[in-house]
Amino acid sequence: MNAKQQNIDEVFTQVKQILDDYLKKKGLRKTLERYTILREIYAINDHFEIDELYERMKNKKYRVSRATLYNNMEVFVDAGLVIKHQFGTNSAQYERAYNYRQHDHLICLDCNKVFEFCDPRIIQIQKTTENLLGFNIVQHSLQFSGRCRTLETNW
Amino acid sequence: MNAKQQNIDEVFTQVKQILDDYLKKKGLRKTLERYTILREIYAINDHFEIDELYERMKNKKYRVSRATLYNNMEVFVDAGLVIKHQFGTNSAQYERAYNYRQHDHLICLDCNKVFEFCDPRIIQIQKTTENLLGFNIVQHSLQFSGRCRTLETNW
DNA sequence: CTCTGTGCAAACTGTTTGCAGAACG
DNA sequence: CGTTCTGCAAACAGTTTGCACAGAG
Repeated sequence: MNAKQQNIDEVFTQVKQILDDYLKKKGLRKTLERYTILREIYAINDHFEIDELYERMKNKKYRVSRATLYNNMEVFVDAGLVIKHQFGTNSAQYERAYNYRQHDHLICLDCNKVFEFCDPRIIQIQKTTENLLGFNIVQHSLQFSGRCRTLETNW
Repeated sequence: MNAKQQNIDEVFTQVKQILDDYLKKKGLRKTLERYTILREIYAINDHFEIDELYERMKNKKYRVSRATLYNNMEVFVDAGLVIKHQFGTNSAQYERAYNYRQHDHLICLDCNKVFEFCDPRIIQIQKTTENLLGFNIVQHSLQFSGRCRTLETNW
């Protein structure tokens, strides 16, 4: 087992623990599917759509239905283990949330590419808002859209 | 004519000018529909979905098809006159962009209500990102999701 | 006159739902 | 054992597309 695989396993152990606690607290069942799906998600290093996850799992001969994926994404999001994004496209994009680089997104209106960036000041805004409005904030989602410099002459 | 109506007309004159410039620059045509739709949008003081806009216009006996609405929303967004949001729901939400209060959104995971807040620091983050990544940023979208204090005991 | 924009309806695509059987507690 | 979770397929909802005609340039 190489170092990378070991790290994945370590993270997954922690993530599994969080899921267990969450399921217990909510009175939900520990099903094999939930763990299998979560493990698969934590092996993906990027944003993904439900259909990509479905194909990935189908290729590995896991028998999971789309409905189950949709169901459980909701569970994972609520447990704080997965972040759900709605970029410009029609399908939702997900990414793992635990022990993952904090970052936000920058989408090019011309080429639709998604870039990532990180600015710690967003956390300060979050804290201020929490206090100001008496909200318990679980997640933030910041997107900038614009044009990367390649096609600039058009505009 | 009251003061409120006068203000709507004033704003619309400016907005119309921006659209005209944009259409000219892009070689698009000035159609009656584009102006009618834009005027209707600028009479709405809130977020709205395509279908709401469609119903509003139908009630006023304007004959507009959904396809035309979808087509032109894209034009307006690109012209910077309308902002498109994708909150948790499946349908996109729009709001007018010109001469409108700068604000962002806070969505409650329990009751799905959308609150607004404003923090000027977001603009600083935007500028930094623009410089850092060499991007020409047209629009930002910041959302916090969490729980308003009512149902706090559940979690 | 040409060609973009429009209305309409059908097609498409992502997501949700209903149901019968599997399996967690 | 009772009840939740799953897989499957059908239903649904928002959006896009194809086509014939209207109308801007």
